[in-house]
Amino acid sequence: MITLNDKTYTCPVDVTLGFIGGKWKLLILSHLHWQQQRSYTQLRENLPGISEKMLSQQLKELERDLLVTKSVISRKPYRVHYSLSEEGKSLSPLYEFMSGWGVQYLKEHGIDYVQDQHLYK
Amino acid sequence: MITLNDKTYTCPVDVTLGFIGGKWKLLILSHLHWQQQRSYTQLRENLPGISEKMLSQQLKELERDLLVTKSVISRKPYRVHYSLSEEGKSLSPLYEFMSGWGVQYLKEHGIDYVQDQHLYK
DNA sequence: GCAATAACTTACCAAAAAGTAGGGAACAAT
DNA sequence: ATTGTTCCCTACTTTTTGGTAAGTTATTGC
Repeated sequence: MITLNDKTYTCPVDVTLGFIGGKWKLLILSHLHWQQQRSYTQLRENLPGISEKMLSQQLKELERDLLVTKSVISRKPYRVHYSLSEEGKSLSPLYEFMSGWGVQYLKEHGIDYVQDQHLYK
Repeated sequence: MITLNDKTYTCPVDVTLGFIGGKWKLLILSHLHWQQQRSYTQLRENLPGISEKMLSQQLKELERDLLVTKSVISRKPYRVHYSLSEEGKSLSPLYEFMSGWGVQYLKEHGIDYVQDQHLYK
């Protein structure tokens, strides 16, 4: 058993899972991987079905875990953008592989998927 | 949106997640990746904390999704073993990467992890 | 001044995932 | 005959996760 931040993990895969587990984290991360940096609103619009609560909660956790960086790009009209940190970028092979595997799966099962059809703006 | 088996997915990453999401699936798959094939009991002993319910439930889903193959190796004393199917093996880069990333993370944070310390038999 | 927009937060509720505890068939070993 | 082992299944409960809806602050544009 591995202990880290008061939680126990069974193996290194489990440790990694601790950072990216759950319904939304990998989707947010991979979205940032393809789109570089996005505002809160852009993220919400491009993650169909996510609620504001989930988005801010997950972003907060990703920030805490240093996978995502939040930059305040303007103070007077308060505007931010989110992007992958170096740590977040170190998971890039994962985003690439999981996307590729998904695309391949869809192809092999005759479901047509147009690149970026999930981007709404 | 992508529709597949009555569920909807937001992007290819989400599709992949549909197969390996949850607390146990990646742990089971990566265990099978490193150990080739295991009996039900061996799996249970090497996935600390898993309940029998979870193990059989997840194995069943992995079988249904064709990521894992169950072979009856003996009928008279009923013995089986589980192993990765070709489809399951096609996810190998994932097991390798996630394990490597976890090990690296632990190393960088001064937590010592001995290779295979999670194997109990 | 008033509606609109960005970037959130909060309280509350529902659903899904996981855990607990037990049972049970089939054989093997003593 | 009794105990142990493998390989599960089922009902029930708890925990975790996620969803809904509303509210908040600040600012821009008309």
